[in-house]
Amino acid sequence: MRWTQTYIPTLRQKQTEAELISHQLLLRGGYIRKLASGIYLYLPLMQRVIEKFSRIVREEMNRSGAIEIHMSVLCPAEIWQTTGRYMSVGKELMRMKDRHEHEFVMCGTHEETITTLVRGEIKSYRQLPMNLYQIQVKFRDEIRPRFGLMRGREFIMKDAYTFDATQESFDVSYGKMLDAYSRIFTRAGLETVKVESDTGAMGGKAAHEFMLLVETDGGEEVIMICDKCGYAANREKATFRDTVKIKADKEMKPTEVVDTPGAATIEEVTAFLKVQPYQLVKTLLYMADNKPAAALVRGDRDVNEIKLKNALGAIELELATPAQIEEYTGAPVGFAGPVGLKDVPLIVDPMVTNLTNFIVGANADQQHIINVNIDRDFKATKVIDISLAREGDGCPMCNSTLDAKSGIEVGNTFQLGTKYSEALGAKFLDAEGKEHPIIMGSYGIGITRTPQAVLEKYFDEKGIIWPKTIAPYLVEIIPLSMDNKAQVEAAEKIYDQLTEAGIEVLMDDRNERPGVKFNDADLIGLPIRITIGDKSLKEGKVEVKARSEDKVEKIGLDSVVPAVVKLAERLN
RNA sequence: CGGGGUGUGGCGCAGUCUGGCAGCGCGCUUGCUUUGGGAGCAAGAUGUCGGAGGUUCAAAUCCUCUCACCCCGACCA
Repeated sequence: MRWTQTYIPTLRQKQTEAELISHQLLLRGGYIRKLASGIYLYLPLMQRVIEKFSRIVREEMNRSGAIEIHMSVLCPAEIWQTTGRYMSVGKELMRMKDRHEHEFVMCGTHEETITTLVRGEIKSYRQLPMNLYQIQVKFRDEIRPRFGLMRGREFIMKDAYTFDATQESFDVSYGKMLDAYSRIFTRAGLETVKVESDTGAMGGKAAHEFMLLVETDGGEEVIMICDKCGYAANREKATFRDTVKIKADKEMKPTEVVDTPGAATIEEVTAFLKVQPYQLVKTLLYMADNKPAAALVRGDRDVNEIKLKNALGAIELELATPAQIEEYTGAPVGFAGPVGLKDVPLIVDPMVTNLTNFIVGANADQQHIINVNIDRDFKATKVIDISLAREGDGCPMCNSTLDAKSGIEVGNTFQLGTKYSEALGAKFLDAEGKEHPIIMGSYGIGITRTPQAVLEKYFDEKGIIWPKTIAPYLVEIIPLSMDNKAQVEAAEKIYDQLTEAGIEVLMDDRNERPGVKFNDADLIGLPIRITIGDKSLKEGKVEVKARSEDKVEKIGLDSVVPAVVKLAERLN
């Protein structure tokens, strides 16, 4: 391809709308343009990157036995109402009506659609297992789109769905997808970590995410990782081993209400009463689906709201407002406690149950209660892990400690169980003629977000450095002067040779100064650059250079193809 | 939805407080020169100052309403 024949609108200046380096590079490199908040247009270079990555995904999905189909973007709302997600997904589900006033949703994921597709056709265990996938546009009306393609509202996703008759069969299908995912990300030049994750609105039994660990600001999630045993989990999901040594008193002391003037926060109370944070129990009031609930964690810990939400079975969860706190506890913020709190369920973290004679808010202004003991002074509605893991906590699987790392999610896998098949009646007959719901799994890969995630890793101060597998072209040819006949002829010749050898080439045939071409070449980041200028051409040579290296090799005009092939082999 | 901010030529911005010719840099067009890391000179073109309404002799500037976008939070791949 020739630069003047395609459309690569590079920008010199930084774009204020982009915070992340990867987003900035895509805009400046002429890969994408924004149409509206969270909605992007893919320009020719981006289109090629998407095509490259999609091809890798297709090849590996096909290799694992999955079959490609294509489903609709729209789906009758009725099906989403049947599975309950019409309610549970909330406002991010884009809803609309057609001219007949029939309600539709724009799919952000296709469990409902595919289960509907399959339920009529799959009747026998003999037709299973099956794995269907598509690469398609998704729409999620995110509250706050940001980071370019990383959190757009419209994006492209590969989504696969497995159907199995038995749990054993499902485990095999799930394992195949995990393997395919590892191969896909490796081929795209990414080292990913597989972590345990929360299932969220997707439902089902268990889930994993494939995370790219990054050092830039691009991380959107925190991953807890154990170096020793390999335990890795999204922070939302992570469990941990408590390493604080608690001295338990032998006897329960009588409770006592004490005045704590001006001491509402943990810091203020511990300073005032001269105690350690872990001798306190925090009582946080939440509103779960508009009903109050109290979360009790040890004073030195924070609440993991995802764990709490799951413990409560709630769809919406948010901290109570100061007014609501006064309404339910009778005291201002900072003095809530479990003792005497009426009509509010108490969700208690197990770490609280190990404490004796601890301190809680008194549900009265400027007062706390000391020497409180669970079961004697209040009863837990439910004891369940609701603490947020943090760096330095003990690994739940071994005796080491957890590290916190920043990551970008590029893929996910969900063990759906029979949630969708039961709701929509996708059932099969086993060998004995008994009817069962199909066991399902669902597997996503962000087709547009992954290449941007790649850029959080592959760049330098001048621009992008694509891994060769997803670069829009492998080679960029730069004739330094378009007015120089010898240079142009040499460039055309090399262009033809490379093209004939099946190598993808972009030739910068613009009538621009060398500096402009070099800078744009560095910005758009093709792996190999061939410079054609008088200096080398006098010796019958051109200059071949990898974007990722400083070294320049002078190559004879007729040896360019093998030199490029050889260089490409060495590159990432 | 809550908090903060921004809308001025294709891009980046100044001008707004204190109303008085709509500007700067880059880019763009033409010509000449130049050509190994974002050229020089000369001549040009380009704006409903986000939109609507109001105040005023006069509004980018003041007032009211409204729309879009960005950042922080909640949500989320």
